[in-house]
Amino acid sequence: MQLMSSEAPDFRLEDFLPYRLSVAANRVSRRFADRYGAAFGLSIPEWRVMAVLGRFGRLPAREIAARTAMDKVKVSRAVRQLQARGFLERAADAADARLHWLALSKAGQGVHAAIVPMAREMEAEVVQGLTTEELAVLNVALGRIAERFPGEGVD
Amino acid sequence: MQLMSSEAPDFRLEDFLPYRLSVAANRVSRRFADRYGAAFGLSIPEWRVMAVLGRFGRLPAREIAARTAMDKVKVSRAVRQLQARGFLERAADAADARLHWLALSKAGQGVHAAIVPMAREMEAEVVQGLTTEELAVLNVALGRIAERFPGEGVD
DNA sequence: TGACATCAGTTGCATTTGAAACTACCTCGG
DNA sequence: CCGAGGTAGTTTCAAATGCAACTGATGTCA
Repeated sequence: MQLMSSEAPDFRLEDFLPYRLSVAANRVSRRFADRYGAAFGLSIPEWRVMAVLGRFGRLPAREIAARTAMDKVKVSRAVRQLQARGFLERAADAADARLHWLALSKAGQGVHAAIVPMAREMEAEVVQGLTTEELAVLNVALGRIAERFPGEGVD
Repeated sequence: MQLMSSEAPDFRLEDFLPYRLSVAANRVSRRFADRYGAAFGLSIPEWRVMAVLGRFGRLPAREIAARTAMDKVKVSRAVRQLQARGFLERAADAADARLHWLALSKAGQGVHAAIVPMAREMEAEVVQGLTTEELAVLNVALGRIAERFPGEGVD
């Protein structure tokens, strides 16, 4: 005699991997967004744009989208915002009038320089309590999962 | 002579754990939402409410919120929707007029019975390509991260 | 060429979200 | 009792999101 009509054992949401993954990721993202919002007035999309431009120098919006796992609409809006704040410079491509190269301005580079150490701190905080091996496995697992579940502009 | 003004090595977004976590989680969630949307017309919040009610029988909204990592607003809206579809029953508490106990209706139980196997399939899909040990480590890591980053209604 | 698919990027619009305000109710100290 | 403060749950409102439609430009293939 059991309450559940099903033959299957109870379904425990708290043990359900997609749920656990979602909760962990969203908590980290929330904290992350709070910190960057407070410190620099940057949203996560804006932060990602700055991050990839800091690394690659100049990219067209399409490339930013590909490298930040965001769709082009989100990139477009983040770029507009960053431009309004003077963190970005935009230059038309000589050969292809559809393309616009985006790069950090001087001011943007300054912000980028401040942003990166804070990111490393946050990462350290996430990683605390994990051994090196656990961290390695976590990274492998996340990579496999992301591969198995492709998506255009996700997040 | 280097391009980066900073002493630190390049910051690689694609290796940044909070980013990787976010991307993996969002891709899974998106697929999950698509499937449940297509199969049952359920959103993730609605799905979560059904899941915990299927397990615990009856709960007040506040408890649903606590057990699904959602805030009370999201729960309120999911409940309204599920009620409109006839999947939920709602009963006022005898002693405390603020409380309303929520439970799956007969129809809701039927849906729940269909929902759970599909969840297990999706979980299996996420887990494919991970060894048992890797899975165990992943779960530990996600638990530690979620602990280290508390949050009221997150996700 | 020139019609047509395709691409970069933006905008419009409907949906989702969440913080804060709000309603209704309960509790507890005096 | 009664009033201050707390809780359950809903509503309001502004912001974030995402799809689809759009603009303008390029590629392509007959």
